[in-house]
Amino acid sequence: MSKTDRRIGKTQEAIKDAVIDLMSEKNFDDITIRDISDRANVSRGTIYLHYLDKYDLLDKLVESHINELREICIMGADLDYFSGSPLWTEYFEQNYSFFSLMLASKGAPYFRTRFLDFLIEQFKQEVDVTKGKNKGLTNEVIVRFVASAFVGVVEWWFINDKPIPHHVLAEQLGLLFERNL
Amino acid sequence: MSKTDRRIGKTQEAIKDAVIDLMSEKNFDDITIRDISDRANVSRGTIYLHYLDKYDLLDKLVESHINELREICIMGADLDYFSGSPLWTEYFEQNYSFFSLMLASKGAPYFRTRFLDFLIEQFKQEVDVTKGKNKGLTNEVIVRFVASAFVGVVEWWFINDKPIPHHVLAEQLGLLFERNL
DNA sequence: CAACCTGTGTTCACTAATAAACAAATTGCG
DNA sequence: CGCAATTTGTTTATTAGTGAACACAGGTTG
Repeated sequence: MSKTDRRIGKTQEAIKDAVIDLMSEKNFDDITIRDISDRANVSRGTIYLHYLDKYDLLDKLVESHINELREICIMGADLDYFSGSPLWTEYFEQNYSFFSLMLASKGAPYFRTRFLDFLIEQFKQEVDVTKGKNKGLTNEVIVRFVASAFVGVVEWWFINDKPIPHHVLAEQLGLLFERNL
Repeated sequence: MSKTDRRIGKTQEAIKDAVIDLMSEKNFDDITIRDISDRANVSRGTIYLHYLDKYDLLDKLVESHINELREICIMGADLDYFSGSPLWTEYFEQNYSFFSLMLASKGAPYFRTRFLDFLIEQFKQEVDVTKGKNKGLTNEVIVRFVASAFVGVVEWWFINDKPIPHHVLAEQLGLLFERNL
């Protein structure tokens, strides 16, 4: 685990922040590399040191958040749903601008699918259809059911601009998971 | 006027912000170079690329703001006091954390003197004791009078946490300048 | 007293970021 | 349409930032 040069982190952070910032102003396709480099206060060439093009940049941006969520899953692997849910909702809270942009705006259906796929991948390991409340159900049905429900609730939370505190959201999600998994 | 490498601006900005940030938490003498480099997210050695030591850093920080104010004086040279004052108060507003720290806290008498000296230097050129309302007065007296008054009002504004909007402050200062210069 | 820790200031080899130039592709306007 | 302007992606030499090591100066503790 070689510690990476702090310059890399700083410029990538600046670039990603710039993209999120710009996406709240105009359509992703209308954003130029120059827009991004200007906003990030970074040389245009520097962007190409890290990304192939702006689509690769968006990909990696999404990817990095999915990976963070995956980390959270690992951290909370042996917690129950009530203890684990706040980890999620805290992360949503901390990265509000990103998720809000990706879920609450009509322009980015791409992320929704990506997010749903990730959730399905996670839940697949959790569900047991051989015993308990879900005995007899099809694994794919219950997984899809819970994952879709989760995305729906999270979307609602962002679209309505955090109508309840994240820990309350976590609590209620914990209850619903308990009931269905 | 060769445009400087943007890296220089970014790291200097980060370092200066870090110092201001830290000074609001503890005494300047208790701040270490490592504190600064950590807070600024910069290598410790990088600080020495720009500054001799932390005292030089504080000096240059103060100096840079005085120079900005000097620029503002030049810009507003042919404006009357009512048009020129907002330039000042806007700058105060924009750099609130710095001036508030330097004027509103007891710990930094150094800047007050520096600021007063600068104002005296500026006003000295403006005052005319050969004619008008100040005919017969001693140049040094009227200059000192107005400069001290200005510092006092600005201190009041910061100590009391911006009790009036900056443009209202500007308006009233304009009136007082008009009356005395 | 010695051993220890912390901060300072400097050096060094290495790496990432920079600005500028470039040809090629794309866009947009008259 | 055709021409101009802009954007893209790449390359280049140069520069700033990096982290690690170092000797040295206090200060603290046992």
